[in-house]
Amino acid sequence: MPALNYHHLRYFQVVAHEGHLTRAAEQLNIAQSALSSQIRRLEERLGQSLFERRGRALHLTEAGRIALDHADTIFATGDELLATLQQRTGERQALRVGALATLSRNFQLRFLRPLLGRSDVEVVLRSGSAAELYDALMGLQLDVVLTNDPPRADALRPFHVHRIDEQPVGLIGTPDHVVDGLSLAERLSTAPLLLPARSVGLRTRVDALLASLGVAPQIAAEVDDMAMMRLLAREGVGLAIIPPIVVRDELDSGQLIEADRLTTLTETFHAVTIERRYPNPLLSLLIDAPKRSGHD
Amino acid sequence: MPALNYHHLRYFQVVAHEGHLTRAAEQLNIAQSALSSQIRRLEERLGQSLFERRGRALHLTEAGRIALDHADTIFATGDELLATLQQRTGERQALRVGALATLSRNFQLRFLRPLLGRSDVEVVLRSGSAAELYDALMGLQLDVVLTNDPPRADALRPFHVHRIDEQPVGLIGTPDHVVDGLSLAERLSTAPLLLPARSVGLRTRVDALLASLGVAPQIAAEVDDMAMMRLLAREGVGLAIIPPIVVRDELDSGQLIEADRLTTLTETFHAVTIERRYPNPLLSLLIDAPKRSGHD
DNA sequence: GCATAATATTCGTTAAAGGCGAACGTTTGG
DNA sequence: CCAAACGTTCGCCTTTAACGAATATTATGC
Repeated sequence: MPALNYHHLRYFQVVAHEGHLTRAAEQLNIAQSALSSQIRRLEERLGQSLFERRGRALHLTEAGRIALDHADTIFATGDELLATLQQRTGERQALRVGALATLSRNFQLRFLRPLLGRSDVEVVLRSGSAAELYDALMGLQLDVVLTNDPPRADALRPFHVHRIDEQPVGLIGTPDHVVDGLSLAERLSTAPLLLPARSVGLRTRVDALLASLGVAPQIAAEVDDMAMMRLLAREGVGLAIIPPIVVRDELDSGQLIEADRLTTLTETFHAVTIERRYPNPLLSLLIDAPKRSGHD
Repeated sequence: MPALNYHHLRYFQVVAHEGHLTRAAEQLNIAQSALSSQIRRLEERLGQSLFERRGRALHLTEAGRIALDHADTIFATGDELLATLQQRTGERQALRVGALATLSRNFQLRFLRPLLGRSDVEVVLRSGSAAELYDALMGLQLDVVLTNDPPRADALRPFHVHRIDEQPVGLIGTPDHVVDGLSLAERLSTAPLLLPARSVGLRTRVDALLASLGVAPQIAAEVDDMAMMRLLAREGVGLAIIPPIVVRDELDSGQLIEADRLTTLTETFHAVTIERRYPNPLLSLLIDAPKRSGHD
C-alpha cells in the first residue's frame, strides 16, 4: 500500500473549500483535468469517495468531511512551519504587529517601547479593521494584534488574549469647556460630549453610567478612532470621554484639562496572539504570561 | 515560490529520527542518493540547513528541530486520517481493544458486553504488556486499552483515562481455608495468602492494610495475572485478595467462598484512549463521558 | 599512521508521476 | 431544446524522482 500522497491531499483541500474543480484549478494554476485525475487517485488510495457527484456539483461525503478536517490541520501546520522558519531567516528579527485603526497611538507606542530602541529589530506596524487583522493573524502574516475590544476565542479562532494595560477614563476638554465647581452629573448634562462609538466596548459602560446618573447627554459626536477623538477634543468640540493617555501631550501642555475622573470606567488594552509552536521570541519581551482565553 | 513539498518533508522526518541517511534509506526502500538529493531540495526550499554535517553524522540544526516538530504533527495527522477512514470502510465495524494480560477476564467481558451480541460489529481483542498496548494505542492500531493501573498522561502520551468500574476486594478461598468465627486480622495472619504482585497498583494498599492491622502475612504467592490468581485460589493454595468478580463462577457454585470483604480496598478498572478527531463510534457505547487525565 | 569500513555527495541515466489540451458526457437554466 | 458550465477521459509531453556507480570524507581497528 503506497503512503498517503500529500500532493493529492493538498489539491483535495482546495477543491473541497472551493466546491468546484474549475475554481480550484484556477487558484492552483493547473488544468482542471489534472485536478480531476489527482482527486480520483486520492479517492482510490483511500478506498472511498470524497465527493458525491450530484449533477455538476461536488458535495463532500462523510469521508470527505473527515479528510478535509485532517487536511486543514496538516496544511496549517505546514504553513506555520514555513512562517516560523521565514521569520528566523536573516539577522534582523522582525515583529509584525497589527493594531486596530481606532486604537490610541500612545498606547501602541507604550506597548512597542521595549523594541523601539533596538537596531537589530524591525517592527512592522499595520492598522486595519478587526476582521482584517484577525484574518492576517490566522494566516500568520501577523504575530500579534492590539485591540481594546478582545475577541471571543473558539475552535475556529483559537486566540490567546493577553491583558496588557488598563487605563482609567476621564472627562477631558479644552479649558473653556471645563467650568469650575460643577458636579459630574452637571458637567455630563450641560456640555456637548464626545463619546466612543457604539462599536467600542467601552460605550456600553458609558451609557450605563449616564443612565445611572439620570443624565440625558448632549452628544456632539460619536467616534471610534482615538486619533480623531483627540483632534475633536483639541478643537473644543466638546468634553471627551477617553483615557487620558490618548491626549497625554495636550494634558501636559495645558491645552486640554481633565475635568473629572470616571472612576467606575476603565478602558482595557489587549494583545491577541494565536497558538504557535514557536512563537516570535520578541513577543515574550512585550507580553508577560500568556493566558488562554475562551474554550478548547 | 513553490509550495512546501511534503514528500521531501516526509523523507526529512525519517532521516531526522534515524539520524542516518543510510538507515533512513533502508526504512524507506529507496537509494540513499535519492534521499540525499531530496533532503537538499527541502533545505533549498526552506532557505536554511536542517542538518549540520559533522563528519559523517547528521545533527539537527535549530531550524531542523522546528521542522521536525511540525513534520511529526503533520504525519501523525495524516496517519490518523488513514486510520479513521480505514475503520469506516466496509459494513462491519470493528473495535480494536487491548487488555492488560493480567486483567480479569470477567471484567473484560463486562466491558465488551454491549457489543458482543451484535452481528454487525467485530471486536478485536489483544492482550499484552502495558508498554506494548500503549505503543499500539499511540500507533492507532488499537482504539482502547483496558487496565487496572491507569497511566500518567503527558505531552508525549496524551491519554484519556476513563474510570469504568470499581470493584470491592474480598478475601476468598476454598471452603476448607475459610474457618468460621475468625476476625479479619486472624484470618490474614493464619492462612497462606495469594497477593497481587508488587507491580499492581492494588498491592500498595493491601500492604498498608496489613501493616495497619499489625499482621505479618504468610505469603503463598504473589501473582499479577488474575486468571492465574483464580486457578491458584481454586487449587486451595491459600486465601486470595481479589475482587469477587474474578471468581464469580466459583463463588456461585460454592467452589470458593468469600471469607471477608475488605471494605477499605477497591480495585478500579480504566479504559484508556487517545485524542482522536473522529473516535471510533463504538467506543461511545462502552464509555460514558470522556474525561481528560493528566496535564496538557 | 594507514587501511578499511561506514557513510554522505555528485552525476548521468532511466522510470514514474504530474500536467496539458482536446474531445466527450452530463446537468442546469433560459 | 439549445447553450453554457462543469466534470471526466485520453493520448502526449514535461518535470520530478529514483537508481547505481563513482567520489569524497571520516571514524575505527590493527
